[in-house]
Amino acid sequence: MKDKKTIYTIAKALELSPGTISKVLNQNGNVSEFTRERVLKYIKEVGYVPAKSARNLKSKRTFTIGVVFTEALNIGLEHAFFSSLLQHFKSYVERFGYELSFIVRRLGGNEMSYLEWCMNKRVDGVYIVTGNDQDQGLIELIDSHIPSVSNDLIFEGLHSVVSDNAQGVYLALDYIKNDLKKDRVAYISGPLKAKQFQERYQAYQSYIKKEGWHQEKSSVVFTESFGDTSGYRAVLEMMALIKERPDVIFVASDDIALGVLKGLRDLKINVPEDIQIIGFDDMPFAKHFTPTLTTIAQDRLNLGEMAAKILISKIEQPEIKLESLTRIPVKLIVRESTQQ
Amino acid sequence: MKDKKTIYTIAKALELSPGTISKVLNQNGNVSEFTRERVLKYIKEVGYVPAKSARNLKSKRTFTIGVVFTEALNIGLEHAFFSSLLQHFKSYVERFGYELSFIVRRLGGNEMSYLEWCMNKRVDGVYIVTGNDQDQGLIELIDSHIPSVSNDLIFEGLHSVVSDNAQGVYLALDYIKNDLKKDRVAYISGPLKAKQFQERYQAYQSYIKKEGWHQEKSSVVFTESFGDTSGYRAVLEMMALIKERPDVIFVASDDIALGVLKGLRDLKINVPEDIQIIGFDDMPFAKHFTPTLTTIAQDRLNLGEMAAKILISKIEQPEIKLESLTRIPVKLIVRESTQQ
DNA sequence: TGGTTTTAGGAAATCGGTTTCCATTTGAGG
DNA sequence: CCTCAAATGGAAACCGATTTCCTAAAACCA
Repeated sequence: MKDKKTIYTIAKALELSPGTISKVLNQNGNVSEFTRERVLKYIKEVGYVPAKSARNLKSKRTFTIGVVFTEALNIGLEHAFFSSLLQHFKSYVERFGYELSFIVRRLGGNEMSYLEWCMNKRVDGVYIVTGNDQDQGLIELIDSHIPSVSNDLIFEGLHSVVSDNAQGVYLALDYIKNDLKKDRVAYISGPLKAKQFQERYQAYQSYIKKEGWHQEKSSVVFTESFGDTSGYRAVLEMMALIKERPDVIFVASDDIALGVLKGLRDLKINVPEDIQIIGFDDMPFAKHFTPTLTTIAQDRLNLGEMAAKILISKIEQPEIKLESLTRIPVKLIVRESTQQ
Repeated sequence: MKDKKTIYTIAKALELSPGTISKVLNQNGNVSEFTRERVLKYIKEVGYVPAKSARNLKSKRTFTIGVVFTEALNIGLEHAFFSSLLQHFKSYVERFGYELSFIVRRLGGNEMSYLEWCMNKRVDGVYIVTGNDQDQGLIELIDSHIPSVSNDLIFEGLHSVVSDNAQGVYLALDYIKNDLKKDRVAYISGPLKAKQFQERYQAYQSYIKKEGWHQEKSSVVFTESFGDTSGYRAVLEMMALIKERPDVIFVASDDIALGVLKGLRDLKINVPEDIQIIGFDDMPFAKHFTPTLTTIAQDRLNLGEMAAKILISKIEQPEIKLESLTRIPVKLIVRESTQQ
């Protein structure tokens, strides 16, 4: 009844040794079916629950995965894309008995590095979903002996699972060419400091060149930042400077595309009648835009689960070597913004 | 250099006792300034980090707060409102040295109750942000000796921090009456099994009665569920059955309002020209709707932080008794959907 | 039936800190 | 110079599991 329930209490009550109780709990060791049942029954009866910290201490396994989460952008859990990855990752690892724990740098008074935190908690592995690859502490963590995986960073020595950005760009441009039958295309890119925008931009450039599509200077604009506000500014800038209005604007992320749509609305340019828009990411809200947004869908489920699978493999079978970069295919989702 | 760094290693190297090292680490006990510095310096040098599990074991404090997160709706982290609360809660408790840990019920093979999980992890407290108050396991948890707080459930014996829903409804209706100068109002409610929809609906009813506003039967419609799809259906149903088209529709949540807007668009009813719309919650995307949505804003920052503050107080000063229900004021945000 | 291999379960060390109690040293006061 | 109190730091028990090694009993096999 009262709180004093440990493996010793149980042992004493049943006239067994603590070790035996432990063996029952861990379903290993040699315990007769008879005592097994007896112990299990008694444990349930008195509502005993083992203390994880004791187990952790001795076994040096915590079944916990540390999460480095997009602190940089300071949007944390509120960013739908990352939250979604995290959710899928979480569900997957839970099936294997792992829990998630957010890495925190300034806990109470004292500041600690990612690595220190991980050593302190003795996490079994680390999942990185941050938007930022400039972080020195991150490099230290990745270089440590702790298994890690990322869903957005691409680094020497880090296992990454990322979308096939180039494929996405090709899908979009093929669609513009073959289905929309247009070739006056403009491109609004996010800041190139982010890897995914680099890859998309590169793919865009190489496609344009291959097709020999004409591009005047203002047909490509880079936003300063990631949100819809920068998209708004970017499209105003583009439309102010560009000589020949494009048929289609390809926007490197839905977040930014949101601002682009708003900008065009303010300019009284109709989508899709005057200009068609294609985004990238398929954020949950992309299907609620007005008009709903044609976009390249990232497979968030697969991204998250594959990352989880890889991390668990690294933890439990470190001897198996894996490819350090896994690409997840993307899909074109056609909606109103390209349906004239 | 090598991994074997414990309090004993440190002690030996400095010819001190483990106890002394511990005292330095915990900045309590009597240690001379001289040895303090010496220990700290050495620790930094060799990169020693204490093992949390050992500390947890002995001190029976984990500085961890368990989070019961909206498993019921199965949207988890992807739901912007809850994610946002969680984010604010998290930031607050981190300032006091606490971490968050998601309560998980089926870890690996075995299923466990909320309470068992909490006992297993020895969490210091529990934060409840779920949409579901029917959960038997939750009641068991709340009735336990573990300090808890919730941001949406209202329960005997549970400390809750929730928005002042009635105030929100009055704000909206006052605005309709005094500023929009309308009185043909319709109401679309979420399912009454959710507490917040109950409160909003009650407030609505009492206001309508007090003002003597006419309400035909179809002026109030209940959705089946929480999302935009149910809003879409609800507004089609309403417009099909209602005799006198309302001037304003007050929708009990932005999620649902999103579907309402879409429904009206499909019916070729213009917002705000033909009908004006007011939502509730101020979800992040409410300002991206077309038209942008007038709504009652819940103060998510305050909700999350107040919950955090209360929980920490319960953990650290259990002798202080607190009010079991804290209401957080809401605000009216006027946007395009009510600007004719 | 004697010898051997399993099997069941116990004893005790261990994980790495925390904390209480104690002994020694230092300092203050008279 | 002596007494008493405060400041330092050590010894050791403890938190609650896990795990290795070991013994005794049971099962197996000719």
